[in-house]
Amino acid sequence: MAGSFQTVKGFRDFYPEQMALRNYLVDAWRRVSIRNGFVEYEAAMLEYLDLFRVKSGEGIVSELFSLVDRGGRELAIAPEITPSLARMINARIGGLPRPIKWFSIPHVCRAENPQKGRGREFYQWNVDVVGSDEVLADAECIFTLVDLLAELNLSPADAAVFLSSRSLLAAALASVGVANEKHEAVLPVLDKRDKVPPEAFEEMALKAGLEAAQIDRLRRFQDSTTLAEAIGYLEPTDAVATARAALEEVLKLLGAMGAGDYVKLDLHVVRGLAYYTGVVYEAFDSGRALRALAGGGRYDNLLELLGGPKIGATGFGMGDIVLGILLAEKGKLPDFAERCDCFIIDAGEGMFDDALAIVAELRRAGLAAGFSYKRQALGKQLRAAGQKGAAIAVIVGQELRDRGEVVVKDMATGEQAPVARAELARELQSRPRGLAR
RNA sequence: GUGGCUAUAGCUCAGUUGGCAGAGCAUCUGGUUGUGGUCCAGAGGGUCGUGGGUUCAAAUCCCACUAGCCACCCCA
Repeated sequence: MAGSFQTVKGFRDFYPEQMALRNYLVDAWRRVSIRNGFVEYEAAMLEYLDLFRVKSGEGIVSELFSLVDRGGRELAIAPEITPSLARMINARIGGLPRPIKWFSIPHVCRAENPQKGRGREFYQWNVDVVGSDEVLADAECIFTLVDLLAELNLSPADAAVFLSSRSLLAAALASVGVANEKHEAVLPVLDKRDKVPPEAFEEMALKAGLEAAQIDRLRRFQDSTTLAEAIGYLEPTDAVATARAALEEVLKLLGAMGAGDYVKLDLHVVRGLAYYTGVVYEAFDSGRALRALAGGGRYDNLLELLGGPKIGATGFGMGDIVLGILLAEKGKLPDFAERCDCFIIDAGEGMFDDALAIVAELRRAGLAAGFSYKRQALGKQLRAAGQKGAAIAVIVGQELRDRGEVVVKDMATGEQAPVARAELARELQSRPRGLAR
């Protein structure tokens, strides 16, 4: 590596080719959000450290970048947008029509150790519905996530959303006799169910206070592939019935929206975060080779926790890093070559001023028109046009002087024909633009 | 934050028991004035991640640091 400076650990530079990928993802996120009825917001990137302490506990402080400013304020670069979203909505809760459907694409920072699919900085698409307790809101968020997968040409065989429910997990624990105060210790163990060997799971579960019979039932419950089978391992309590109905309703709604192929029940999904209260889900690549593509769920207590009213909310986040890796590995990325609709070539002494005038005119007409900085042979300029990926070359030569015409050459087919100078812009606008390749 | 592996040209990588820094691709220049994308010729480009140490001599051996990958922790 030349030079003394490297990028800071976990941070990325975006050279034009990486920038093209990022814009491709961000454009898709924004496009899908808008057509699903979400409006965009952006929160301040620096927040009071206490905002994250209140939401996530003191332990969060070591996981984020914080600083003390010259006024002695404890600040943090936002590691996620949800607390800021709650802050912004709480501030205007009285005046916002509900449901509040907002999305954002913040650049967030987390002080974690980097590895594949995880840096210390990333862009995270966030989609949330606030102010609705209905599972319809959960279903609409999940549909939006599925819509994005499809928008990026990821089929159900490439990636899918795995659906679970915190309320069902809580009801399940209660129904097999796990006391409420043990839930906080047990949930992380269930989260590990398919991530550790069976013996390790057993050991962790015993340590969390479960009995052997409970572990066995919960294991079967989690491993169930249908909701009916899962419920069969539980006692028929009201809480179980209510949670089951909610989850069934979400699946039914997604089926009605044609997203059923992308959504699968998976009771191994728990989510680490304590604040989830209802439906939870994660999106993964089909091979499960990568980290989660997205994760989310219902969080009905967060706004109240941050000083607002008790108001229901649900949503998810999706980072740019894992998504970019998956699309690249699946060969689902388009060619990010720069756009060059046409390339203007001066052929002959003294024609450059005319060529430049044409470049300027075509650019004003909205075409991406290129030209060579060097006055060189026609062949060299054609090669430059080819390297730029120009669909069309315009040759400005003697026929302009003789008959007021230029030669328009299709770079893909090699066909060329004279076009009147005055008709050139209109002629090129009528042709397909972009790459000739 | 902890541990393991790794770091040579813009990219992918060779470089033997320590003995003159290399290839392919990419880039640039030329092949003399109107036809490209697969042609020829030439050139530039590296304090071998950074800083120390051992040695007559270090890309090569040793130490520390930095960064990347992997496994933990965590996963908002």
